[in-house]
Amino acid sequence: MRGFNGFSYADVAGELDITTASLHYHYRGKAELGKALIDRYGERFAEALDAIYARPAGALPKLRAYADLYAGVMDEERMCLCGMLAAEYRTLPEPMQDAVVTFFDANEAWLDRVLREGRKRGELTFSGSPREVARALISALEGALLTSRPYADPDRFRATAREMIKRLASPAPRRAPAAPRR
Amino acid sequence: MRGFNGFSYADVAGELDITTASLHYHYRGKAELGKALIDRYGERFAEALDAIYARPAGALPKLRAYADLYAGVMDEERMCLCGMLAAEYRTLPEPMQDAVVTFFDANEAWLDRVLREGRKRGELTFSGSPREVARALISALEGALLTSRPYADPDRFRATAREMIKRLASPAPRRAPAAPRR
DNA sequence: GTCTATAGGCAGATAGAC
DNA sequence: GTCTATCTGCCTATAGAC
Repeated sequence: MRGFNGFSYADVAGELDITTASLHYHYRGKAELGKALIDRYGERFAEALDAIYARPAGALPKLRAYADLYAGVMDEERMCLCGMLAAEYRTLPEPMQDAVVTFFDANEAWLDRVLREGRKRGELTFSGSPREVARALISALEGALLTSRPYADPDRFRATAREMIKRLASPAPRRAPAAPRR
Repeated sequence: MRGFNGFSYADVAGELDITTASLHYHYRGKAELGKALIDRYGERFAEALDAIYARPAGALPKLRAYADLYAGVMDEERMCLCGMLAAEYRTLPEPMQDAVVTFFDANEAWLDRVLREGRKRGELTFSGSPREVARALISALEGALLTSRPYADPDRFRATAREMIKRLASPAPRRAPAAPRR
């Protein structure tokens, strides 16, 4: 993927072995085509999130599975579509901007739920609001995808992601936030 | 900033109130212009890092100052130049790709040093290698810039960054990794 | 150093035949 | 639905006068 400003109608048409005129029959313009691509991406991602949530597993395995989703994206396309589009957000037509925001909001809501439930059950320990932690986690994973892009090594992303999740939602090694003893 | 594919020679020339032909006198082509922009950005960033390192402060304040650098970038341009270019890395001419990598490597090296020294002096506590943590920190901050782009609120970035640094390099609240007592 | 003029290419988009 | 042909506009880049 090359971003909205980095791909052309001809690129997509060529991939489908049709002409740009034919592509125009299906999508009025580039903005509409772009929005459709985001929506499809968002739907697939949402399905994957549902599948993870349905598993009979704890919060921490779910978070790890969430990170693995990103790793899978990286293997296939080397970057999350919406992460890339966020970079050129200001140049996007409005319908595409809205679709990008929708994607991030959905991720945040899903993580918020997992984090909230995980803390309630005592599986996770973190200070601050679940929403803040959810945003931090999304930021960290998107950022890890972004910064590992220039480096061919996929392990670079995996190592960073592992580092993140360990710190963001580590199972409580201790109980009470008692006063430090020396 | 709109990225490499999102700005034109005419944009830059217009900003300088000259013509594109004049701009060509100074920079042979768009690739050379782009590389010069990255280099200038990298130099300024490096100067800021030197200034932070020279301060008579501990590792943690230095890390906070590092995060503030990103916050400053966000206020001015809403995105780190190299973070944005990393998203469209594959479409960049080679000299620009190299310049982007140089930027990230320099950041990593600086953080690695601060983290290493901070741990040695007992100011920071983290498991794993300083290099891994450095990468995680860069990822987190770049990602926070990226994902807060669609949301006008600058506090969104600040809150996420604070959340990160608290977790990434928190001063040890306790000493020994003793067995959990119940 | 900066300009006007212009080349040459590729972009997104449309008309109309099949 | 897909095609050919074509339009218009913007892009990077160059030539050559001042």
